[in-house]
Amino acid sequence: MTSTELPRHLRKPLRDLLDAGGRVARDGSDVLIDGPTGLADAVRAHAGQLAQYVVPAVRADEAAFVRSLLTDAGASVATITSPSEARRVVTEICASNPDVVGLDFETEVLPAYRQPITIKFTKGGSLAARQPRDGAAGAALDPYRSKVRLVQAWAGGEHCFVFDMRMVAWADIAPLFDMPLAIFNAVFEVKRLIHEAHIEPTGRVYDVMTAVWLTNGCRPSLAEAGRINYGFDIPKALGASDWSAEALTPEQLDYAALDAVLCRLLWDTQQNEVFDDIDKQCQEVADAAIPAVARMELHGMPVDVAAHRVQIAHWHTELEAAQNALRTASPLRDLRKAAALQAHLYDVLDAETLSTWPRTNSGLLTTRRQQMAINNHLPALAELLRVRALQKLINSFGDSLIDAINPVTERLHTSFLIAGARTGRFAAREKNLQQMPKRRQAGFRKIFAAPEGQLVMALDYSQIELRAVAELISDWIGTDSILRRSFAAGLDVHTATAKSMMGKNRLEDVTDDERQLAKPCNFGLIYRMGNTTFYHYLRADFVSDITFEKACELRARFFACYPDMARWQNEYARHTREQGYTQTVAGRRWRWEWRAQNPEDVDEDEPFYDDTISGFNGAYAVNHPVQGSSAEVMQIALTRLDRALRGERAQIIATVHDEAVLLVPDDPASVERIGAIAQQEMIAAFLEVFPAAPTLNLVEPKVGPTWGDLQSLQKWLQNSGTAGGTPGATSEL
DNA sequence: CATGAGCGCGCC
DNA sequence: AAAGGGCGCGCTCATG
Ligand SMILES: Nc1ccn([C@H]2C[C@H](O)[C@@H](COP(=O)(O)OP(=O)(O)OP(=O)(O)O)O2)c(=O)n1
Ligand SMILES: [Mg+2]
Ligand SMILES: [Mg+2]
Repeated sequence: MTSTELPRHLRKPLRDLLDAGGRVARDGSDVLIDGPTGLADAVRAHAGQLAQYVVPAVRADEAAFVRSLLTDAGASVATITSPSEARRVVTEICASNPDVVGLDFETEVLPAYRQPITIKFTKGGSLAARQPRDGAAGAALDPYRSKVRLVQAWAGGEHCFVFDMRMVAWADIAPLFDMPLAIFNAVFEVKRLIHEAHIEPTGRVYDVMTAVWLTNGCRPSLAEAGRINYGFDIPKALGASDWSAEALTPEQLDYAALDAVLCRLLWDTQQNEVFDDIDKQCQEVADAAIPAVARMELHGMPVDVAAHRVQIAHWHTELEAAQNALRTASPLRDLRKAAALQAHLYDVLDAETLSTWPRTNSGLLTTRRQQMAINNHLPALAELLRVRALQKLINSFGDSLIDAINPVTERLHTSFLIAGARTGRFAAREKNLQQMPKRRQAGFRKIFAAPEGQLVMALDYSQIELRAVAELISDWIGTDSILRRSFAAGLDVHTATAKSMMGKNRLEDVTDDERQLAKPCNFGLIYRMGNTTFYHYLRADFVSDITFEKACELRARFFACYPDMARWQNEYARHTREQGYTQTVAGRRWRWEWRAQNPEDVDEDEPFYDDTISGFNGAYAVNHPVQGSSAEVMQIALTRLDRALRGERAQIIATVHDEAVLLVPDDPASVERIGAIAQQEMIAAFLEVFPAAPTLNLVEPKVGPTWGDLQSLQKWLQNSGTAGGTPGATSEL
């Protein structure tokens, strides 16, 4: 994608205007030009021509093409602008009992939030390829600052209906949402329905976007999906067009309708050509979570902006000191720059260390924290790590976090993508709430504070993937695995591993932090970490003075404790190599062909040539079913929590892979009741995936004033009984 | 100068 | 370092 050249006679005055601080914006189909009078007038002289570039529009041939696609699909566009007509056609659609209705919405920014969208140009006066989608332009995607203008629905009949929601009320078309629906990125539409129309779809909702991901291992846009599946070359210019115009153009209406048509076509292809029964089952689990996720996104995460500001100020102060220390330690080179740091390493490393120092993919010396921590006796490295850590916090969790807060709700509305990961885990974006600092920056999550009268409740599965692998091993060997027996006995395997690694005598001597550090050991070893990497991890983070021999011994001892796991790893991995894929309990597959290499690009003498070209990988083979089945547990858990808590004043506000975060009323009776329900649902979810699993200590509710300040529900109830208020609340002041 | 790959790093 | 896996995001630096 490159920037679009404007005609020469436009470029010059435009550049002058922009240099003088002027700006060009679009407001609907109008072009606004401001800046110093003379310069602005020079551009205004060409306003008509400029509009052709900056106002989204389709060319005549593209419009004709969209029309022809609709014709080929057998759908003519019928725009509905009256309530009575809307009721009539919706009744008709429902009476025809369609197998599915393709559905799509176009949204318009609410008048109160409508503002001109500034056009971005390059310094040379060309139109920038990437126009900003945040700020004013992003308002159209925000359910709190925009509303649905068009509802497009195609049930496979001769008309694709386009309802103009300025003239039609939600009540007029409500029965539509009792039909099975096929939607691309369904959470977006369902959010609108819940928030704006107070309607929740009662029929099956199919998300045709995540379905592509499930079977093709790629995640295209709707237009790309149309191209991949049917060779359609859909113009995308109108996606960002002005849906708030009084009268929409026929091209806009066609374009809008086409998306609904595409949704139904994709659904048909997926259900009838691509999916087998297992794919359908997987998709059903993921789709069931759509309403829960829609509500979760609408709720959003509350942020204590004042507390956050204090946190940032602290970081800046510390950074200042850390930078001074670094400058003292390395007066000549700025080690924050990779090249300078690498030069420094060449100076201070002995030949032996240098030759074994890990390299980046492009052959340079790595500068990653783990490697430098192992060598932090060398000059300036410890100082550098401190600077880097603070810089990271400031850059990733500083002002940018505040910028992401919604101006209407004053909360953080992260997007959660159901099965956004290959394994089926959620992905999160637009301030990824799943990566907020925790262990390394104790207390940061206190900025996520419940509003007055409410509390944060969090439920995180205990040792979830260890419990999952315990079940998979048991199924494979046909008898209770060692891990399953451990969990039935109430043991904590992370603690046990920490004890072993630290050479401690008693479990009680293992600290919380040591337990945290043992997690990567357990999961690393389960997912086929080698001796060297294991040794490096231990040295950098855990047991800094350990020898390689001792690390090898610890690793061997781990497998000696769990011989059935070693057997499962080898046998199951070999099995998936033959099978061509590895899969979760519900049947989500990771196909080796998705990472296969072209034989022509691989040297035949290369070791493990066969695996390289087939795409097989033993670590993926064992990780995918464990991580992925655990993700299915969480999908089910959210679905169940959302249903079970419907009668309560509780809101799900986030999920972090094996954790659900809620807001609940701040009174002991509610907390106790909601905690019990939530715990019960999460246990039930785990059992849906792993029916034979022990449930002792599986998940415990935690409560507190903030996400960073939680204690077990039991303790909280005791304290609230005596103190009569929220424990910890006073310490916040 | 705008763009994208590479890298590193936050979390689970 | 033939192997822990899964993400998203911010910065830098080479590329055109
Ligand atoms: N370095 C890590 C950390 C986590 N995980 C996976 C396995 C964990 O089971 C899961 C959830 O992470 P948690 O931090 O919740 O860890 P556990 O559930 O295992 O332990 P806890 O009992 O503390 O919740 O994520 C992983 O693969 N590698
Ligand atoms: Mg957990
Ligand atoms: Mg967790």
